[in-house]
Amino acid sequence: MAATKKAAAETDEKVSGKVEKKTSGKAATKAAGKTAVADAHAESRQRERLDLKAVALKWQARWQKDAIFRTEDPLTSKKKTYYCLEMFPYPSGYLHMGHVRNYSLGDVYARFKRMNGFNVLYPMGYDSFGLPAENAAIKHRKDPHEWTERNIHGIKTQQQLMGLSYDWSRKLATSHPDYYKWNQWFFLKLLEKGLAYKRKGAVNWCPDCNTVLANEQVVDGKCWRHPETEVESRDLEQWYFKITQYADELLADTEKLTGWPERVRTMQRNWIGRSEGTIITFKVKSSDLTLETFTTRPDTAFGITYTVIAAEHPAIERLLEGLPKQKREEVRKFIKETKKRSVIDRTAEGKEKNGVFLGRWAINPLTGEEFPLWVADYALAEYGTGMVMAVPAHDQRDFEFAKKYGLPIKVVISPDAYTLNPEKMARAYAEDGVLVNSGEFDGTKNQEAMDLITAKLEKMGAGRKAVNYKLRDWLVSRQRYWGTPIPVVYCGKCGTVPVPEKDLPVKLPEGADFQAGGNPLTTVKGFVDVQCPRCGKPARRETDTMDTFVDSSWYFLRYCDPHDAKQPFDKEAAGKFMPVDQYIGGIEHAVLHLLYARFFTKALRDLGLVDVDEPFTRLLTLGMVTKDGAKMSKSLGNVVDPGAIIDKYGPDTARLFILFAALPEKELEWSDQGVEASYRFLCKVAGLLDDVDATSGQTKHDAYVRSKLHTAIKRATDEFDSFRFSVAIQHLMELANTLASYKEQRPNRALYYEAVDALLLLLSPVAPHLSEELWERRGHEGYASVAAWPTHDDKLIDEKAEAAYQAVESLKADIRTVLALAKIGQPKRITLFLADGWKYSFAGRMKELLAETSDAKAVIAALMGSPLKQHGQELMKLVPAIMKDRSKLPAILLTKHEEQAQYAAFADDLAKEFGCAVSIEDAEKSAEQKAKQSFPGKPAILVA
RNA sequence: GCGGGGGUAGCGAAGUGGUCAAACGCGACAGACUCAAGAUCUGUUCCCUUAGUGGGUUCGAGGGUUCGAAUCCCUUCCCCCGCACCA
Repeated sequence: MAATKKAAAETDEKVSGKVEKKTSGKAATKAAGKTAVADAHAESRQRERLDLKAVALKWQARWQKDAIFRTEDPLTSKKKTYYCLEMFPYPSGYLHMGHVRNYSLGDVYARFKRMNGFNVLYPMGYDSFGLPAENAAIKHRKDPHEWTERNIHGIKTQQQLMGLSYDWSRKLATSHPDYYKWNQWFFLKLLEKGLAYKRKGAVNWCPDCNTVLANEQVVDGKCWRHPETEVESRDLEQWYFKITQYADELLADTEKLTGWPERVRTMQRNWIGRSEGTIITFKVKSSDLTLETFTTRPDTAFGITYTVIAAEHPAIERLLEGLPKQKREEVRKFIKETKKRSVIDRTAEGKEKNGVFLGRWAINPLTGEEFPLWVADYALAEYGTGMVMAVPAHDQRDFEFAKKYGLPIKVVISPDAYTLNPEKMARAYAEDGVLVNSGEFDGTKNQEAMDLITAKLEKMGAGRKAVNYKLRDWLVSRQRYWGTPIPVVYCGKCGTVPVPEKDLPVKLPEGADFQAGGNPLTTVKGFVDVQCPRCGKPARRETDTMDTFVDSSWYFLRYCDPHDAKQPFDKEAAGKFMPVDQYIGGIEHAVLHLLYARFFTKALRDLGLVDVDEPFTRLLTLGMVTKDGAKMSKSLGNVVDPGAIIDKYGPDTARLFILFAALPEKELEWSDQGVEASYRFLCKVAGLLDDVDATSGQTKHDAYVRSKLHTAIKRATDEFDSFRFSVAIQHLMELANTLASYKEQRPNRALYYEAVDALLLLLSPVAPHLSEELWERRGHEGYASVAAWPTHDDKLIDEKAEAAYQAVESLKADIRTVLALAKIGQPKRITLFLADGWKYSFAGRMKELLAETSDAKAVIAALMGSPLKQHGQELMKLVPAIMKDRSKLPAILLTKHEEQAQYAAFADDLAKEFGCAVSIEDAEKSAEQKAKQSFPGKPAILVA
């Protein structure tokens, strides 16, 4: 911090009042040798450059000194609040372009909202627990605390250098005890509510992380942190959060998230994976065991010819009881081999399905038929009941399996057009049809049979309607050190005992042995060995820590009240800010963080801690930053270091380029020329403040410039508001270009500077430092960054003035009128013969007509949505009215058009209206000739 | 297979019924300045024509609706992303 201030002070002097170009030292280089000349040229180029980095440092220091970006207390501020938030970073120690993009976007919006009178909450913090710190600890034998703090400092320094307008007083870091204490507190609350629980089961294990993973953290069977590492399956006792309890609400509320990208909503829906169906209960023959299966196709239940259960199904051992030893071993061998195979191997599409007969039979409650039970690798223990009823005639997977093992195929749904022959079927018939071989349901349409059969099963006590989800409970425990300790103690007598609230936080101990392998926390004796909070006897502390996604599931609430020592956050303060109005981050969190945070918000709501159902109203997912068509990555060597760009061009240039190059959601291709162009634009804006030869009188361009100014304000404001910054910047460029040429034409002084000032403010969110600098040079008090946003006046937007700017007004107006006329008759061409021998020709295009007066627009309005034929007559009357005040035309020539018989009547109208000659000709050439002959030296109009 | 998003001038990228041959930027070309290069400024940049506020053909392809389509509808091709042996 101090270092930044000092640097700013040093540069302050360098900068002040010297933003404009300096002349090159050409003369000095003349006598020098070749290399020296080149050097000198390079140097002079350098000296010509605007030093935008120095400008930035100067203003960053001032902003900080005056704390102008401090959020007002929401309980006393009269302003409306606006909560703008970027996904907080993991402090890996350096900023990459993706960060720069993310923060630039958020900062522009925060600044825009602030200038528009909102009390903006725009905070920054660090998601500072996690494996990289621990790995660094192992590698460098350093404490993860130290590594993390150093990185936070590093990344914060870079963020400040970008000029981001965070309220730094709200900074938080999840690895600080005053933060993670509340993770523990929430854990206890969820435990009380039954929303946190511990159970044993098959879990994903990453051998690289040496810890378990949540389902969401397994991508294509690999660890999300280690894309090379296949996840293993292990049977372990772990802590879970009961996110499935909210599955329905999480799914239903995706409908409310209209401010989210469609694909994120879809991804969440897919992930939750709700499907409606029926659970059917089967009795196992010669046993008192029953088995349940979930199906979405109860209509095919009469066609069951076998079932398969997953290798991990808990009932298998009991099913094997009493079977011949040989059979038992055969099945166990199959199960063992299946479990050994990797997740990928087992779940890849198109894999051949394998199975083994279990030696048992079950009974179809609907038919009384017996069918064999199989164990198969295509049944997933994690989905449904872990058992699939197989109807090979109507399910492709079952069909393939049945064919492979010679199991029977029974058709129960018949297509309308033909009959299925089970012997000859090449594939399953999965479409709709009518039930056959289904007892009392024969002849029923299968869609209708679904409910009927479910009802029958229900009546028999052999089934029920059910909803099934793909979503699993969130596995939150991790066998790692650098995370929030789970606040639980295991006592031989009392069992699992929560740590009392008064003993929170359970702090991460120092002195863990990171070289030992396994969870370093287990090596800290004083941490593990505790007294039972309940009975006082020696007990063992839980050494698992929480998934870092717990940290990020509520940090947006902590920002609302970041220093509260008594509670995670003040409900009233949170109520003022929440939900987050605009959230910005990467698409990679489409299900992970965004789903967890939604769950957490709902759970906290049910704990009475917040009043909102959803945490994020609008979500913006960033596109990637690429270079040479590929994502920037170290391995490809196409990484552009933001620090280097900022050093060379200043933060404003970096921000401008990255905002201008693409719309936020789109991929952004890095371009060095684009950066140069952005820099040039900023220089151009600075140049507007150079000396101007202005007048106090009016100029002929004033109306045009004023109109341009107000158009730019209007459009840019709209575009900023709707997060289309690149388009907003285009409008600023247009305005700057207009002003640059206006400046050369002895502009009206007041108007010129009015426009320049507005431009500076409009530019301020994008290039805040330069705007401040120029704002100051213009002699304004106060900061541009917090000045009021410019407003436009529709009355001053004069498109005609804008259009007339480059034309000879009177002639043009007449020509346009003619065009309007011409349009009515749908001619191909209109030619205007002028008295001086000039001839103008036009295509009859509606755009020209629209360029006409507001009356012409009324004509179009009347025309819209209706066939011309019907309105032709009406239009014939309207158009002359428009022309009423036009200069008298001596003659109008019309050429005949097959489909335009109404020309004759029209011609008469025109003749009366304008008191001029109108003649209708067959062909263009003859018309032209006739015009010259009949009206020598006079203007005429030819409509062809 | 299911679901989502796209295909616009040499490139990036706006434009979702009418001032659209299509903003803005890059690149390219020409001119000014310069001994020259760079930087800067001006103009041009789909094709033809040009004295032009001219003509022609465009917005993946084909068809349709409309007075009018890059924009709406249908068909089709291609690309990207997510999920996927989910019973």
